Amino acid sequence: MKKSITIHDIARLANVSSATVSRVLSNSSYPVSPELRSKILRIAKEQNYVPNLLGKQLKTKTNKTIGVIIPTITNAFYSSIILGLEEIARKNNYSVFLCNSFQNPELEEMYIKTMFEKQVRSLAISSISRNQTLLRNYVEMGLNVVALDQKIGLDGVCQVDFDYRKGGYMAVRYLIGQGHEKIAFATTPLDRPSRMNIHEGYLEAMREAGLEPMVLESGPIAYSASYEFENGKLLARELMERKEKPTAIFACNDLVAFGVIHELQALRIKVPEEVSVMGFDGIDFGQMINPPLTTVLLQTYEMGRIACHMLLDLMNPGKKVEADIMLAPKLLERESVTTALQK
Amino acid sequence: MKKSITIHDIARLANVSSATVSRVLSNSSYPVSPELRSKILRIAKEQNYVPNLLGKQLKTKTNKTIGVIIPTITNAFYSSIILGLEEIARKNNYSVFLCNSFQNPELEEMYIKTMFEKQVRSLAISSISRNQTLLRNYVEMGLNVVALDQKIGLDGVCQVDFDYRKGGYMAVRYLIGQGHEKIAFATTPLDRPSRMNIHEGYLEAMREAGLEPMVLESGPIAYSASYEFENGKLLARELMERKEKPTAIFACNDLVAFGVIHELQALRIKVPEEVSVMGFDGIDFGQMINPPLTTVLLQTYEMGRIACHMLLDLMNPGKKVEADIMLAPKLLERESVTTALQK
DNA sequence: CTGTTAGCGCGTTCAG
DNA sequence: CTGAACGCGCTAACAG
Repeated sequence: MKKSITIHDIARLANVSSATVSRVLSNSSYPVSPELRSKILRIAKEQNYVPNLLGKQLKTKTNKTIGVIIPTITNAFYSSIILGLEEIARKNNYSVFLCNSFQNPELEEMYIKTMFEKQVRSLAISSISRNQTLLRNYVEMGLNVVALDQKIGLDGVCQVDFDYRKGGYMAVRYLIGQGHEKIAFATTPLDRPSRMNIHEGYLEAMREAGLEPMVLESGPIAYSASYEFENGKLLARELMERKEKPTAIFACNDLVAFGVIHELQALRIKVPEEVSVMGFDGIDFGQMINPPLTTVLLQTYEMGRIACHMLLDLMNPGKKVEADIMLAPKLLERESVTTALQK
Repeated sequence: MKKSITIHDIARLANVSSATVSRVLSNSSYPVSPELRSKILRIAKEQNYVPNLLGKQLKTKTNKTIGVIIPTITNAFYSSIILGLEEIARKNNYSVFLCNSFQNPELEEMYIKTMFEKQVRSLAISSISRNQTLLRNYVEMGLNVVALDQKIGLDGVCQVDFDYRKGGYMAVRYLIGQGHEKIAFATTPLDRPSRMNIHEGYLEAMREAGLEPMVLESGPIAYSASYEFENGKLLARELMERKEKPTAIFACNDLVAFGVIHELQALRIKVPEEVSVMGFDGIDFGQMINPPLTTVLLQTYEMGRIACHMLLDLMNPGKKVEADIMLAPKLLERESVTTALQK
């Protein structure tokens, strides 16, 4: 690494001590005469001075970066959260240190470790690991944590979550309102809290209406980019092969819904005229397919903003922080759902 | 920030000097007796020692993080590049410091500055700024730069690029091979090198075949998530209102193609039976729409890997680095293009 | 093999 | 208002 000029170089050039330079260049409240101040600023500019934040951080023990760990940025759900988080971070002069865990607990652990070593003391995480003790250790050592899109039952760990149960409930109520009775829930494995809660909401709404639940859960598949989509296709095919066919299919997320629609169309079944399809998440692509996807919108960007604010508050010892925020989903009416055919 | 234990604490507990502790804990090749070594390791573990990389970096003047600046991770094109880059970085014990510039030159500049202050000395960037002097300054101060998906005419700056001209040429050749003659090129503003090169390839193929070019360029619009999609719709409508209608529309990227298809279907024009549509980029979503999008595939993940390798080589003074790599595009045949109707 | 010393670049006492 | 001196956590050079 090329050597760059330091406050000492500037001090020498300005015939002052490095302390004075430090006071000027770091905007200290400490009084410095206007002449010296402007002289130092001029020389710093001339010399293209770039402060070394490592030295500063080492001294002040403050690190203005926020760590983020998510499964993968290729998922629009997560990348949108990050954009929101980054916006707030930037406005507060914080940087974002982003890591993709690829659903791999070991990678996740490795990244947390690296962050901590780099003195990052705040982390927003959508964890895949079930190992709470690991995170607990770091929290005890001073790590501020906000859990994204999940509950982590740890003291001092905040969380921003979506009300998945309510979202599932809303979706089914809407379908019922459109006259549907044979409403299937097509889902990838019910092993994550989010999907389990949507499932509960589905069951509740069905039970309330006195309807028979129709749940189809896919088996686990190796993780890949088009995993959800492929599963949606399989689920749709299987559902349409039943003797009791659904008139509406509620998918556990938009990607699965895309797969469902794709398969239905391949089977020459019209969406929504013959079968309505409802998604979940509200990613941008939903509006680009044909028909545009009716879905439940999760305000991910907002979640990112909130998570960042929480983290900022957490680092501010005086402030009280809301420890647990639940975001309400919204129904996004587009064109993949229509009223049920009257038999 | 809570104070954490340092090598001095461990040195005290083990009755040795901090130098010895450093030698053990940082895996120095320096010889240390096995007894002391194990004793130190044991105490470090007991005390939950976490090294402070800031101190280390300050001393060794090495920073194992790679900066990345791209317009936005919500664009699958970029997020895929990043995944590839991160893979290689991780395998070499480097971290990735990711920033979204949102097509905003000031943000971009701010991020470069921050990175440099944090002593990051390698940067992969898909720049939006036309201000070369800025980047040149940093390069002179020791920043290693790899340009992503664009040419930057600066000494010492490497680049990985796609052969857009060839991609455009291939796409049109393919359409011509399917019997199309009225082939439109629908594009967002021709202000970026990538689009300009696709455009050139288009023109070249048309000229070669003795066909009349039919280029429609959209006006600039404020940046938003669905900017490309909306433009695709507008472009398609405008093209289909002409007296001389195209039988195939070649879009400058997949998102625009989605908009084109969407609008055509809204106009009750069958794709591909009446009008074929060809995309560019090969993002995953292309397979999820109906009909699946025929497009030109850009191997973004690979680009990320290559960029990271370049950066790594750049930091290795001994190594010769390939300064300019051009990745060849591939035609991805799906179902949105078919043979032209014979009149 | 081990310890002592001297910084890396910066901010912060404490005297003047 | 200014400067000398010290230390943040770590490693490298040198001495033993």
